[in-house]
Parts: sequence; C-alpha cells; structure tokens
Amino acid sequence: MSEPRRHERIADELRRAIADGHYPVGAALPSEAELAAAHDASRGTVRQAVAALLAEGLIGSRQGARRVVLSTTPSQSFTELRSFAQWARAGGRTAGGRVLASSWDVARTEEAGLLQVRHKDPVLRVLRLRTLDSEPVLLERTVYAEWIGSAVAALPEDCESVTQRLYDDTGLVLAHGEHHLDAVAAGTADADHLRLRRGSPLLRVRRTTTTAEGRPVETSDDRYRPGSVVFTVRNSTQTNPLARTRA
Amino acid sequence: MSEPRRHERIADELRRAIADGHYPVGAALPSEAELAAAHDASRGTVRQAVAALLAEGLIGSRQGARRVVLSTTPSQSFTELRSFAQWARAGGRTAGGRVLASSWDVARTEEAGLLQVRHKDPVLRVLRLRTLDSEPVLLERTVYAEWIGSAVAALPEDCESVTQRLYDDTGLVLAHGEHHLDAVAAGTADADHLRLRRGSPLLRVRRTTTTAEGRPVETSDDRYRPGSVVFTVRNSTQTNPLARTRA
DNA sequence: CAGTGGTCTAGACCACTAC
DNA sequence: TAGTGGTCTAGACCACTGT
Repeated sequence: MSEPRRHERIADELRRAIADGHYPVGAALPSEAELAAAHDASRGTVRQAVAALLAEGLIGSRQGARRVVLSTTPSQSFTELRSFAQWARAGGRTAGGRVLASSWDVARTEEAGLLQVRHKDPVLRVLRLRTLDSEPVLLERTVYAEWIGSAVAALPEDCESVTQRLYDDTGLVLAHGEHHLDAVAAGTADADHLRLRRGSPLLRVRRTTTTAEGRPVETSDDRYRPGSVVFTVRNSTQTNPLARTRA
Repeated sequence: MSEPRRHERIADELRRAIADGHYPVGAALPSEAELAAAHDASRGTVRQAVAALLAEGLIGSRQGARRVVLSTTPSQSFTELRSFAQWARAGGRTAGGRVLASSWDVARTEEAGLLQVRHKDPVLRVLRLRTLDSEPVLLERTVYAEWIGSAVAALPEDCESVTQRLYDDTGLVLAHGEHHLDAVAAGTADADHLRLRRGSPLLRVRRTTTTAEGRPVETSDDRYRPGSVVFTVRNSTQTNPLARTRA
C-alpha cells in the first residue's frame, strides 16, 4: 500500500482530493509552498507532483496565479488504452475475443516501414474480433513482426488479453504507441463480423506499438462499431499529445 | 532568435538533431551529464529539456539505460490543433470558412453543464463550414457562452481564424481543450454542406474549450469529411494523454 | 505590493542497465 | 561494477498575477 516515491504520494493525494470534490472545477489549489510544508517535502518534489496532474489535464497552471482545477474526472492510463481487456474490466464490463484468422505472410512495403523490417520479411497476420458484454464492438487486423509472431501464434484462440499473456510468457512490455484516428465505411468483412450494414460508419484506429527501447512489435488496423466506444483527449497550450495531420 | 529559457534551447537543439537524422530511430541520446557539460547547464535543466521530448513521444526513457529515439517526426502543438486556419497554413494549404447560420438561443441541459451556465441561459449557436484549398472538409456546430457570444457575433461571416480574431479583439486565450472522438453517419445537413451522400462515415469530434483559468468558452460538434484529415496521438506508459470511454 | 509559479544551480543518494 | 536515469534537497533569482 505504501508509496515509496514522495512526488507520487503528493500527486495521488491531490487527485483524490479533486475527485472527492474538495477542489471543484474552477477552484484554486494550495500554493507550492503550502504543499511543501504540508508534506514536509522540497518545492522541487511538489512541482514534480503537480506536473503529473498538469499532463493529465486535471489542472491548469500559469505563472503568477495559483493552479486551477479544470476537470474532476481522471483520465485513464496507457495500460488501459493498450489492453482492451483491462480497460473493459476497469469499466465494469466483460471483454471477450476470438481469433478469426491467423497466418504467416510477407510484409508489405508500408508495414515493413512501420515494423522496421525489410520488405517481404515474414510477418504474422491476425484477424481478431473483440466483444464487450458479448456484443461485437471491434475488429482488429494486426500484423506482428517475426521475432514476436511465434509467441503470438502459440496463444489460445480465445485469449482474453494478448498484452497480458505476452508479458507473462516472454516478459515483453508494450511501452509506446502511435495512433491515427479517422472514419471509414464498413467493408463486407467489417459489416459481417460487427453485425451492421455495409457502408456503416466505423471509427478506425491505425496504431503501431513498440517496446520501451523503441523496437516495433505490432501494427494494427482497428475498427470500432459506433456507439460502443469513444476516445477522449485532453490537451493544453502547455501539453500537446494530439495532432491533426493530412490524410 | 535568441531563446531566453535554457531548457527550451536544449530541447530545440535535440529536436533539430533528431529531425536532421543525427539520431535515427533506435539511436541513443547523449547522457544527462554529457548534455549538461555541452550546454554548460545543470542536470536539472537538462532533465527539463528531455522531459519535453518525452511528453511529445519523440524519445523513450528508462532508468539505467540511455534515452532512445522513438520517432523522428515532430507532432504539432495545441495551437495548431485549436486553430484550423493556423494548422492549414503550417501544412502549406489554404483555409477558408463561412458562417452558414448564427443565432441566439437557450442552453440545453447538456450544453449548460459543459459551459457551466444555467439551464436555458442564453447561448450563441453558430454553424460554420470550413474549407481546405476550397474543398469543404469540416462542418462545425459551435455553442458559445453568453459572455463571449457577443464578440463572436460581431465577427465577419468569412472570418478565417476565429481564435486569432477573438484574441486580437478581446485578449481571450483558449488554453485547454477536451475532445471526444467517434464516428457517425452523415445527416442530411452534413451531407449537403460537405458534398457527400447521406449516411457516409464522418469523424465526429465533440470538444469543449476553456480559458487558462478553466472558464468554459465554447462547446462544439465538429464533423470531418473522411480522407481529408487524420488525428494522431502518441502515448507511453509514462504519459497518458488519451483514454477510451464508454459511449 | 506581496505572493505565486517558472527557471536554474549544485550538490546527494538510490535503482537499474549494460557490460 | 561503472554508468545511467529517477528522486530529492535547499537554496536563488525572475516574471507575472492579483489586490
């Protein structure tokens, strides 16, 4: 239960106080000096704590004025974003999944670039349907690099959390991700598996995931059935997680 | 040209070196001690600089190992995200825009909550079509709080950058935003103005923007024509800008 | 104007990685 | 085991906000 890092303790306490309504939206937080005294910490440690809340979009900060609460609802962590199963559990819903097809193939030009392998190197292609409370909500077309593909191919067909299993089996940690979001019309396969009409709008997320060292693991085309999932981004002039790019 | 903040100078130099290919994807950056010596700065200042690149998703960082380049393409800033005109200009394209309808109305329950005003308080509704190189790409349905609405209503109908004009006229700075992304089918009005068929997939971004103090300014339902714009998010286990939420 | 956050320094100790 | 990044301290000065 104990938290060894002091800045994390302070950040957690502030997050809790905000979530509990001690500081409603628009309210001013205690000054750095006050927080430092209250936690018997140096100013640098306090600043590290509030920087975390700043990055989460929970508070705003301007030179000369006290920090202000912007939102009382915490945003979820990368882990929940990456792992469909974990995110579903956090929301009190049951995640399911099933591999519809899986086969070794050769990397197309674009995939080779994303996975940092050579053109026509072997890759594992997996088509996976994910469900939420037994409703199909997401169709994943994932391409794995050869070095991790054999571990993926060995997983059971109805594996709930691929991320978790890969960590348990191989120690692999997915640390970084790049995501491109847009909308597309459902193709025949999409419509079939997600149980909607061809041409229906789908939210498409094309993503590439890498290890902590920056080594690409997988690249995927994920299509979400509308009405089931919404993506949320918070940003500020001080932080810039999201960007618009040409198609 | 000179940059007064030392940590910004160091960050800029690292960004430039990465963009120029001095450090390709996968390469290790100099150690903190080396950077500190090279820039005649303290370790704390160097850490502040690399923290910025970390938040941008350009580099990865793990205790005990040197920092590693994850991507060589910089992501754009919040300012470019917020201002359609500015973002277009940065990409070498010409932004246009036109107000299709504008009228005072009363706040609906949901809008009142987002704008932090009372139910049925007056609000300004604006329907705006934005173009890129004369092609319609985005239909905005924006609701402004009363206190800023009169300034918005006074703007010319073909105002290129509302954000810029509001800043010039009133000193207003849009500092924070919350964005919800999903896909919807084009309604009759959407199809008409964006010149596509009813039912076509659209990327919908519902957003609320606030001042630096956290005061809500506007809330908007933006619908992007597919194929014209893609949204990009980078994240890490160390940073968490994006979250998936239930619809 | 006093108070606040932004920047910067020069140390220290520890946990972890890579060799 | 040497080097690296993560944490923390105790100061300092400055730019800016609010009154």
